Amino acid sequence: MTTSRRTTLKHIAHELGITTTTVSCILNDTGGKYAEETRKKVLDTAKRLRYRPNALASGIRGGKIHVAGVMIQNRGHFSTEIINGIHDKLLENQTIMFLTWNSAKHTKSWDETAEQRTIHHLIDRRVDGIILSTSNENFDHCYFEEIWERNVPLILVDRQIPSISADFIGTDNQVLGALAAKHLLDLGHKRFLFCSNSHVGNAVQREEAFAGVLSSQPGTTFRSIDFMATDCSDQLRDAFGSAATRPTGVLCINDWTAIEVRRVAAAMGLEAPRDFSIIGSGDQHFTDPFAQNLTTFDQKPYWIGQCAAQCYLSRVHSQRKKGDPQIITIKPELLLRGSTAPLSP
Amino acid sequence: MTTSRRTTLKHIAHELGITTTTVSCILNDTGGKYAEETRKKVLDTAKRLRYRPNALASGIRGGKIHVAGVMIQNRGHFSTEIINGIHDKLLENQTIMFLTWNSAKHTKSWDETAEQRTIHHLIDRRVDGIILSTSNENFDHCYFEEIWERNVPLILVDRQIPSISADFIGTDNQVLGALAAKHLLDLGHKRFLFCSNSHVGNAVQREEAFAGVLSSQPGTTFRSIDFMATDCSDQLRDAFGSAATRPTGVLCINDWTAIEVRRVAAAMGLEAPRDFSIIGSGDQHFTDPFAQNLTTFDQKPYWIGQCAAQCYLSRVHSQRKKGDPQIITIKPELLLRGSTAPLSP
DNA sequence: TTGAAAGCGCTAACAT
DNA sequence: ATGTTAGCGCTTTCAA
Repeated sequence: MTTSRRTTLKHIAHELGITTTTVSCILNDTGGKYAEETRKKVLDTAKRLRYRPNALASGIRGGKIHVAGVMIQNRGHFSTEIINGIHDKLLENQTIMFLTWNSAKHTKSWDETAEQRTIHHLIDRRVDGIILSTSNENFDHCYFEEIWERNVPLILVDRQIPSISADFIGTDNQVLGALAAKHLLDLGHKRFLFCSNSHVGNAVQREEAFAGVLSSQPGTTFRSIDFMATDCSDQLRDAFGSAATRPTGVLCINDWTAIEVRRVAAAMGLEAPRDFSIIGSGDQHFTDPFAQNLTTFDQKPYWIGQCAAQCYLSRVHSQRKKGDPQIITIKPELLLRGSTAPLSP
Repeated sequence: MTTSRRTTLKHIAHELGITTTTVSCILNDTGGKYAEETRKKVLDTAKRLRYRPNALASGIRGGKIHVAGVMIQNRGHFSTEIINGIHDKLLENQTIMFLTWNSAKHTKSWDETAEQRTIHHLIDRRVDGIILSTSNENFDHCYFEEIWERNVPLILVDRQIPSISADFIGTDNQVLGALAAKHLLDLGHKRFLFCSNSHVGNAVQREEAFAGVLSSQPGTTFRSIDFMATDCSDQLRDAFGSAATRPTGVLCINDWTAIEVRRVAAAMGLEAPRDFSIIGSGDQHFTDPFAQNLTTFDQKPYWIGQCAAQCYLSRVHSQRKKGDPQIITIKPELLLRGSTAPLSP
C-alpha cells in the first residue's frame, strides 16, 4: 500500500553494509567504541534518510515510553492551568502526555463506563504512569485496582481519594478556610455561611477550617448549606430571609456556587458587597456578570500541575516503592476583587 | 525486577494449553470459527487475569494506533475549547490524543527548536495523524516536509499556512469582518479603525472584509494599525488624538488587542462605549476590567475542534489522497456585551 | 477448529 | 570495533 516505507535501522544498516546493532548503538550513544568513520557515516545516512526512531518498538521491550496518561475534570480555567503546569514540566523532561477529560463537555454521550474505558485506553498504550483528577471520590475502585496491580504510578490532583494510598497534590484547605475567615472577621462580619456543592473532602476540610477559626470568636454564628440537597434554594432563601439573622460573611466552595448564591440573593433584592460579603474559589474567569467582581482564591493551578508532574517524574524514574504516599498541599492566595466589604452598620 | 509481569497472550495460551494465535483471534473476533467452549474459556481467563492488549505491540506492525498528535497555541479559553471539541469527537471514535502546546506558558525555556522537537516526539510515537495550530505561519518548512513525506495526515486549525496544501478548519473571516462592519454602520459610525497584532492571514482577510463593506458606504473613513509595529502606541494616540477625525468604530483582531486599545484610550481619557465603539474577537474570558463588557465574536472554538477531529478521522481512516485539501470555515457570532453604542451626536 | 512460523523495529547479552 | 542472536507482544499468512 504505502509506497514509501518509513526508514528503519535496517535500511541504514543495509545501505552501509553493517549491522542494525551498530547503527542502534551509535545513534543512541550506547555500547562504547566505534570508529569515528563509521559513526560519521551512520549519522550522515540517518539524517539523509530522515530516520526517526520508532518509540513503539523500544517501548515494547518493557522500557519506559516517556508518556504520561493525564485524566482530569473539565473545569474551565482552573484545570486548564493545571494541565499547562503538567505539560511544561513533563516536556522539560522529554515526556509527553495523553490528555483525556473524565467527562465530555458538551456531548451527552458520557455514560458511566466511559471513564473506565478511558483508563483502559491509557493502560493499553502502556503509559509510564497516570496523573488523575477524579470526578468522583467514591466511585468504583475496580479500575484503581487495575492500575495498582500493574505497578503504574498514580498521582492524584486536586481531589484526594481517601481509600487509595497514592501521591496527592492539592490545595491547602486549612489555609484557605482560615484566610477566608480572617478576612471576613477583619471586615467586622458576625454571621457566617459556608456553601458547598457536594460532600467532597475539599469541602469538608474547608468548612472545618473556616468554622474552626470563627468558633474562637465570641458572638459569631455559623451555618452551612450543601447545594447537592434538593431543597438547597429553600435553605438559602431561608437563611437570607430575615435581615436580623441573615449571614453577611459567605464562603463558597467554588466560583460556580458563589455565582449561584449571588443569583438567588439577587432575586431577593440582595447584592454583594452591599448586603453581604461573598468569597468564591478557583478564579475561574467566568463571563457571568456575578463573577465579575467576585473575590476569590487563586489556588495556583499552574503550580499544582508542575508539582504533580514533578512528583510523577520522580515516581516513574526512581520507582519509589508504593506505600509511602507523598502529600503536597499548595497555599492559595486571596484575590480581592470587590465582592467583600466592611459590615455596614 | 518487576515481580508481577503483566499478563500477555502467551500467559493465557499457556494456561489453557492452546496457542496465542487462537487467543488473539478469539479476543479480537477475527479469523472465524472457534468452538464455543474454547471461546468461553479464553474470555474467562482473559478477564480473570485482567488481560489488557498491548497497543504498542499491535502498533509496531504498521497498523493504526488510534492516537492523534495535537499541537496547539496556548491562547486561553479559545484554544481550550478547540481542544475540548477535538477530544470529545476523537474519544467517540476510540482515539486519544497526545496534547502539546507550541509554547510553554510560564516557562521561559522555550527556544526555537522546541516546537520542532515536539513534532519529533509525535512522529517518533507514530501518531496516526497530526492536528496543528501553528504559532507562526511563516516558519521553517522543514518539519512539515518531515510530516509530509511520512504520509501522516496533517490538519491545520485556526491558522492556515499558505504554502502547505493541508486540510484547514478555521473562522470565516469574511463573515466576521462583514458582521462587524454592519453592526458598527447600523450604530451610525462613520470613521473606522482596524487593529491587528501581526500580519497573519486571519488579520488580512478580516481587514479586507471589514474595509470592503465600509467602502461601499459613502462618507466613511478607514484606517488600520498593526500592533507589531514599534510605534503602534504612537499611531494609536495619533489616531485618537483629534476629536474631529477620531475613529469611533473599532474592530480588533482579538480580545488582547482590544484590551490594549482600550487601555491606551483610557490613558487619553477616552472610554468605550461613550467615546468610541470597539469589538474584539475570541471571547477569551479575561478577568481584565477592560474585557468585562467587551463586545466580541464567539468563533465557535468547540465546533472548530469537532470539525477538525472529524476531518482528521476521515483522513486517517479513508486515506484520502493528499492534494485535495478540504477547507472548512466556521461562521462566528457577534456577542453584544456593551462596548459598542450608537454614535453620540 | 486450531497451530506453526515468520516478522514488525528495536535492544541487549554475548560472541568475535 | 563490530556482528550474532534472541526476544519484547502481537498479528498474519499458511498449513494441518
